[in-house]
Amino acid sequence: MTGKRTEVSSVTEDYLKAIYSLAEENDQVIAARVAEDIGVTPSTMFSALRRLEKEEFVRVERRKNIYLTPKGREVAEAILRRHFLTERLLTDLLGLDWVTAHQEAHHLEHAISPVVEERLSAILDNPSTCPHGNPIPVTGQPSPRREWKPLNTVEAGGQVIFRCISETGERDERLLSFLHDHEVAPGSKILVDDVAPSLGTISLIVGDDEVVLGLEAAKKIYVQ
Amino acid sequence: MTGKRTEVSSVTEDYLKAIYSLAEENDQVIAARVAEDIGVTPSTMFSALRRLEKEEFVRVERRKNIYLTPKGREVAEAILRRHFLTERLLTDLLGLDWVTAHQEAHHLEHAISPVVEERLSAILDNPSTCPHGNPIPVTGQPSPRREWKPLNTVEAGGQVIFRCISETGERDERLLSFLHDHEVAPGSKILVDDVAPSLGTISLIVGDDEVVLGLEAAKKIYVQ
DNA sequence: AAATTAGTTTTGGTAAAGCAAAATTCAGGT
DNA sequence: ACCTGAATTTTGCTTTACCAAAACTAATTT
Repeated sequence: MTGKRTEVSSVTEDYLKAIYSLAEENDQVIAARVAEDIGVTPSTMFSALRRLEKEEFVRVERRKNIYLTPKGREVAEAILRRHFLTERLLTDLLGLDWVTAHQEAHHLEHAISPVVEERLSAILDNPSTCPHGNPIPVTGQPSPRREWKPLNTVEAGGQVIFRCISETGERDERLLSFLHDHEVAPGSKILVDDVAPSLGTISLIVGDDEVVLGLEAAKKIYVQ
Repeated sequence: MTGKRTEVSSVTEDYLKAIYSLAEENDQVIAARVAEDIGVTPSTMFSALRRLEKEEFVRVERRKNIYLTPKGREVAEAILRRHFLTERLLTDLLGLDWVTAHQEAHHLEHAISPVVEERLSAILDNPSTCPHGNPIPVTGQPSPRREWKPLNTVEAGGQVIFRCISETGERDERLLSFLHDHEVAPGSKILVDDVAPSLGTISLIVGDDEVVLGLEAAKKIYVQ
């Protein structure tokens, strides 16, 4: 089912994961975005892309949009699933916090084999989300696609429930720490107090706290 | 205390670990042994050795013996500690068996950071051995050096207790599976029934089973 | 002492990842 | 239509990590 054991390098996994995550939030993915996400120079990105293309993980359109092939998507989902399960291991079993768990999972995920993944999932009682609320992709296709919307699209006065920080949002360590400090977690009730597009900020009331976020950051937070 | 963060590659960790483990069982370590242990060709071993020497992890004597420097030993002990803790995670928390745990730990150990190592050790109640009985090296120097002896040195009629399979023994998957199948584990009572140096075998009685091992394999089993 | 065998070095490749700096192409804005 | 800034591509070079095959060295046997 899961296809050939082509032995994918951890670097390749990172590129595919980044492309997958970016595609979930933007309707077109270009090399420059992926490069800055991963933190490599344009030239490195370029040769990486050529490798990925040659091995049929991605296809690059003339309009330079990047798409995952089914093979590429399979790898991306697998590594994402391992990433989320690893985060759960780190928070639920080892007692690490949100922020650290994300960072550590980034290294550990590449060393999780199918066997360990299976045990991990079982022992954690087959969790459906990561600690940051992201749905864990299931081996089949039907992704529990979000009826959730980005926080930046909510109007002032809106009362919503925090669902998750997207994967790309997780990469922003300051945002993650900020939310952690203000005890915003999946399930938290949020009242949108004020939206100031000119300032590029959004003010929220969470519990007793008044919290001000940039709209860019708010885009990475999904609510319902 | 733990020194500089020189960012050691996982390959380097493997070389140092192998050298460390071989040194525990043989009184001289030469490149050819390490190479066959890790599974690389002589030329690869040679250039690796030059790298390790340049970075002061090892020293190579004119008699071509390889020694770890204090810096090298530190890295080796750290990776071994992580290896053993990871094995415990896999057996105790995730319920994997001896054999699989060893294989999987080989990949995971390189991705364990000091933070995770610490949490892991705490959650596992600071175990002093790996599932195969090997003492986990403690950060300080005083290694709980074995009063244990290799099984091949025990005479016929000897009644001993199984303590551990050495790290190099763990790498022999067939030996590990064999012991697993015969329910030989740390603490098992072993009666040495017969030693046949000419045949190169040693016969044991474990529980109800009669077990025959090669003397080479027996050398990797430590008893008391 | 010569021959065999086991180790070590040298030589000459390869592929994956990465970088910098320059060249080129593309997409908008006025 | 032109210019600018963003993106892509090319060129050239680095390090790590591996391999094969040949050359050399040391250690043992006969």
